Amino acid sequence: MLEDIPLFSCLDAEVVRDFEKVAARKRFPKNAIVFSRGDESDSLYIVRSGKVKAVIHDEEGREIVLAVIGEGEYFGEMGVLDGVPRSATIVTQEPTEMLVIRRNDFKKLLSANPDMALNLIAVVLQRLRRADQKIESLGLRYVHGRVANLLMQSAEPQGREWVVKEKMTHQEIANVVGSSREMVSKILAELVEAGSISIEKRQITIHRKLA
Amino acid sequence: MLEDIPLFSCLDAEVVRDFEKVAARKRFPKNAIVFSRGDESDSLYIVRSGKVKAVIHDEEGREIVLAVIGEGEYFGEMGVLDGVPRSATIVTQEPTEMLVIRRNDFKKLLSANPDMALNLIAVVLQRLRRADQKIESLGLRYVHGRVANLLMQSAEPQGREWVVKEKMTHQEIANVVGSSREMVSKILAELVEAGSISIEKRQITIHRKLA
DNA sequence: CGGCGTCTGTGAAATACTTCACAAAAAATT
DNA sequence: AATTTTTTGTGAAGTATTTCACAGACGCCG
Repeated sequence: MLEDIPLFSCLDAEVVRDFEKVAARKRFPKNAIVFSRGDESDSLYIVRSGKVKAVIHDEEGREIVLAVIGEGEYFGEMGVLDGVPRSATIVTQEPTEMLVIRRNDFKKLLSANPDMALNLIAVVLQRLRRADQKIESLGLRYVHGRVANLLMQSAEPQGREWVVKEKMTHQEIANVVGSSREMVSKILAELVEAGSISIEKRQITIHRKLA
Repeated sequence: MLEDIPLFSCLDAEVVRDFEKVAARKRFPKNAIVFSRGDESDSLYIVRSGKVKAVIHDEEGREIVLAVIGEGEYFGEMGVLDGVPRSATIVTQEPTEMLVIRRNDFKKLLSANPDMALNLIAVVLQRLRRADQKIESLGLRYVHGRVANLLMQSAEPQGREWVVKEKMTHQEIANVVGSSREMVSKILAELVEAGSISIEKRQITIHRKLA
């Protein structure tokens, strides 16, 4: 569900200016709640700098991370389009600056630019693909495979290896794959031991294709 | 990811006729493969009668069910819209009759009916919501919670109770929640024991809200 | 009705995972 | 650099889950 298709790539400069005209700039400190599950959906957010995560909580209050949203990506479009309340809580992982566009303004722009609808379909489809990938990964019985999958999915090719740009703590990984911090520690240690990956200053390099 | 928004609800009768004109009717027996992961995406399918499942396989060849698609629902629209190869394999769960529309015909219809694009967004958004729900459910650490969630998600209200219309074998449930058949048997037995649900001829009734 | 194949229930042993506890390492702050 | 905070590594004990094995129930078809 990480997003990287620029939402407005198909728009000409004039429209982009319209866009910035109606958008508000907002800053949040680290660990701030942008909105909570169940809130009314009235705005779309674009991350200008920083990083946020979409989370929910399990019955014991443990955090489950649905997605991490970084610079240039955006979130909150679902509710804005279909009016359903927020289904996840958004928390900043670091100080974050965002553009906020209110529902009505967005809809106005949308109807003024018919092309934008087609673009939106592509954007939402991409999200859906990521979500399906994630379901695929979470369907695996063993944490080992889920961690391997997560690493591959968040890695970018670099020569004949892959590098995970996103630096994550073991706890964060655990929250994504639905496991415990210690288990993740042990699995990563195993992977290093086996020579499959190496870790330097929390930067993971994958030497051979995992999973 | 089960789908229930009619794709063409916004279209007038004339368009629907156009639609049927270009669609082919196809029948498949039980357990037939409609298409496989990795295949080229060139058609959209609408289920007229019967039921199919979207599956992938884990490293040990075990089946992971991503979604079940029933009467009136459709699948394959993602690849048709963005041209990416099939990401899952589709297998019939019973004898199934479908309408098949080729990519070009569909795109022609789409550009002839601007409203349809907006409708498509709504459809894809709904799928995305379901996918997110599923991710939420799979993120749970214990199978017990995942089964409970699945039951609630596939149940429909009936008075002050809920009924799971979809009849599933324990093996099918296990493939969806990423667990073993025996574990599911034991959990269902517990839920019955606790008076939370009752099962009659594979039809599950939920007496009190689970999870 | 009888028989056959599929589905379910259940116990026991093996394995995967969580939780707890605490020490060491690394990163951030002063 | 010193201090504080956060993150990591690792064993041991307990819990959750898988796997295996097999018996019985159920559903379907002749």
